Amino acid sequence: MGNADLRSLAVIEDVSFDDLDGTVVAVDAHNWLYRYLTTTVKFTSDRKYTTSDGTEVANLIGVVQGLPKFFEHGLTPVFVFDGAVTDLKDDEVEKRRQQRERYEKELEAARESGDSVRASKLDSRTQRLTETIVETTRDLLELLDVPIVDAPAEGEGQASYMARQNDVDYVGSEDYDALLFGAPYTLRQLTSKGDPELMDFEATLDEHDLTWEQLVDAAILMGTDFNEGIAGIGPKTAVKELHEHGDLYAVLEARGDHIDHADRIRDLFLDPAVTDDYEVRTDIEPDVAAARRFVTEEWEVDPEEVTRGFERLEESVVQTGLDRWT
DNA sequence: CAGGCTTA
DNA sequence: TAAGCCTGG
Repeated sequence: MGNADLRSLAVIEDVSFDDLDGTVVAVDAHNWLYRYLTTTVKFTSDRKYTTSDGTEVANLIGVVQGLPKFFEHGLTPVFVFDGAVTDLKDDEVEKRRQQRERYEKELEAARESGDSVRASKLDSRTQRLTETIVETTRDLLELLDVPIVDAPAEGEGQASYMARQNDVDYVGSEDYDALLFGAPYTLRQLTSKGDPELMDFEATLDEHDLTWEQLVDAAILMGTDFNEGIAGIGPKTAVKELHEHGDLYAVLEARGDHIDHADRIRDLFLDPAVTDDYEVRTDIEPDVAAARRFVTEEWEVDPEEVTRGFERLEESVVQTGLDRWT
């Protein structure tokens, strides 16, 4: 289960938001939303974002609080949504479901015993993207005139494709998978306080003297979302073995190991299902008033929670508008 | 999820 | 060097 393993291979540099002015980022929408649901919003009480019929729409606060960050720095987002889930992911999905059930049981126990710290910690681990959360996010983004792209499969793959085509400057995601999808530059930590991190694809290949295929092969050896990985192989060993044997199949043969669907997993990263049916716009003209009504009236979010966010949106959009004439 | 610490 | 466990955010 080595996503952290991939980080240790990745070449990551610090960047300043100031350097991103005038650029476009294809954001992995699910990843971005998840981030908000598990961090920012967990410090806010349920009451402020639960409708009278009990539907949770914490995502709306996340969107309102998260978008200004892009506009204030002259960075135009395009939100890329996941399409179909690969059946290869079934095992992983099932594992996560079981783990979630465990957390939910613990959560209940923590609440009963009045351990609120423990409860909020566990709560963040049981978050999931419901249909309502995805749909209301899309509606809100539309009101705010933020471009949306529908990926045929993985959003990360689609976003990376758009970056490889030079239609956007960056992929925005916390996942390291963008590297496997060949995204030239990935921005991480777009949701957190300080400056983001920049993950550099070519520099990563150079650093370890690997081809793109070999990097994907190394990831498969260490384990990805789609396979377990070989016991005893971490970043160092994976790279060494690939230098020695050339590719995944030769490594597996030399060790007498086997990975199910290795060829499909490879293709999934090297040649993912993508679409050219997307539009990248930088002339964003949000209807802030309509967005505010949508969030606070239609979905009954406590207005206090989004006042500042909407203010920042209004201000930053006026600014980018002016920028175009200077 | 990341980072640190421990053990094999 | 890898992996498991744990904690803080």
